[in-house]
Amino acid sequence: MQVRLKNRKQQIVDLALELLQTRGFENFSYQDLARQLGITKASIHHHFPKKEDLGVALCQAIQDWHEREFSKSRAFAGSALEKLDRYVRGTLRYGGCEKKICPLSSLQADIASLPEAMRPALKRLDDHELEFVAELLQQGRDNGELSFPGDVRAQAVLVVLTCKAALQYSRVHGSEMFDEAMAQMKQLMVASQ
Amino acid sequence: MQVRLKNRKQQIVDLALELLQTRGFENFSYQDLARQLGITKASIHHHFPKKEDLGVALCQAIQDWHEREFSKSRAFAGSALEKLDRYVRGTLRYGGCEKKICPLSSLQADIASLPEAMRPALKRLDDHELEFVAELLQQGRDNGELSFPGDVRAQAVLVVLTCKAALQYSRVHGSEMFDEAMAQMKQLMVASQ
DNA sequence: ATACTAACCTACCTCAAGGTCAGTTAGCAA
DNA sequence: TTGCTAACTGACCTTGAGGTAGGTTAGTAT
Repeated sequence: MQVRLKNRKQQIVDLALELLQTRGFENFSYQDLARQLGITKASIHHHFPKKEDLGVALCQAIQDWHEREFSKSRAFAGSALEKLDRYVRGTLRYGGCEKKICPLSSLQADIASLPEAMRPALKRLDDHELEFVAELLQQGRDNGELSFPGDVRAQAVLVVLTCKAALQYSRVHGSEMFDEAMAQMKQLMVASQ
Repeated sequence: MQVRLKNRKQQIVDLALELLQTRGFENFSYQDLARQLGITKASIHHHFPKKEDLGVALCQAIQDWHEREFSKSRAFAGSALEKLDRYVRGTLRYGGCEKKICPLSSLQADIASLPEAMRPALKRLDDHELEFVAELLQQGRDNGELSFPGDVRAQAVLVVLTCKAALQYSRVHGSEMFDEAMAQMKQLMVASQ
């Protein structure tokens, strides 16, 4: 008995995003999606003719999500440190599941086999995220919460890299590693200079 | 005309390592190896019956390489900062090619689809590397070259994470990002406290 | 010269991937 | 009710993946 949904597209993207975070873009198939949604492979091809199309939709979904999260954070009345914490816990840690990494990291790892259309999108998303974190750090340094040497942008790179890699590592070594890394990074940004 | 080599096994491992760093374990095939070596797929199966066997051999090769590099570094008469630089440039940057990432990062990214036998090996390798970097940092802090707050181990985690993620990012954003991140990390470890 | 071993090949198998196509079926607007 | 559109299905295709079986050929030890 077939059930028609008008939000199937969204459903597919949501599931695909999860599989992207746990297995990587090249390591989940239309069959996987179809099975878990209880529909046919061909039905997914109806919504996303090529896998590349699904990939582009995934990038769009990530961007929407970034924009939502970032503007929520900007609206949030709190210190820069609190905002940074929210970024780390909420934006990067995702569902809290140990098995998921940042979708952008996942795409980066597969970059060599990725459809052409997804690469510029990936770069844009990375830059967008970096810009946001740089903004937070600038705020924090301006009002004295944070102190670190050098360029704000360079420090933002460091923070983002740490978050991403920490997620990857914690999948293998347990979540304590994530906490350890983030705590140390925070200490460096408060104690330095 | 077939040419027999007794070091074919090593040749295969070398090439596989390169493909691991550029494309990931699940994204290169026996066919790829065979083509580039000018032999048959079946011939590779002769040396490594299952891909899992090749994977285990890869882990072993990485370990051998670590041991070589680390003991070279320990023997090297220089400051801790110089040793750290050598680690960053030599041990992590590999062939200097922008397209290669750390093989351990690559394996981590594919962890969900990785053959069972490779996972404990991967964890061991990560730990081994962390231990080595912690040793360097301890030295540096002891003799006053470095100063950073908190636990040495935690700082080692931070350094390693930064290196790995910087390599991944620089594949998408260019090698300046790698340099930027490493410079900032160095600044933090010299300036802090 | 003989016999053994290991490197290698051709030819094949199975399976799952991405993808296509020609329908069927449900919902909705005129 | 008619007719259009969009969701969905089953049946199929091609390609390339990992893997196997059996044979050939080169090198080596006796």
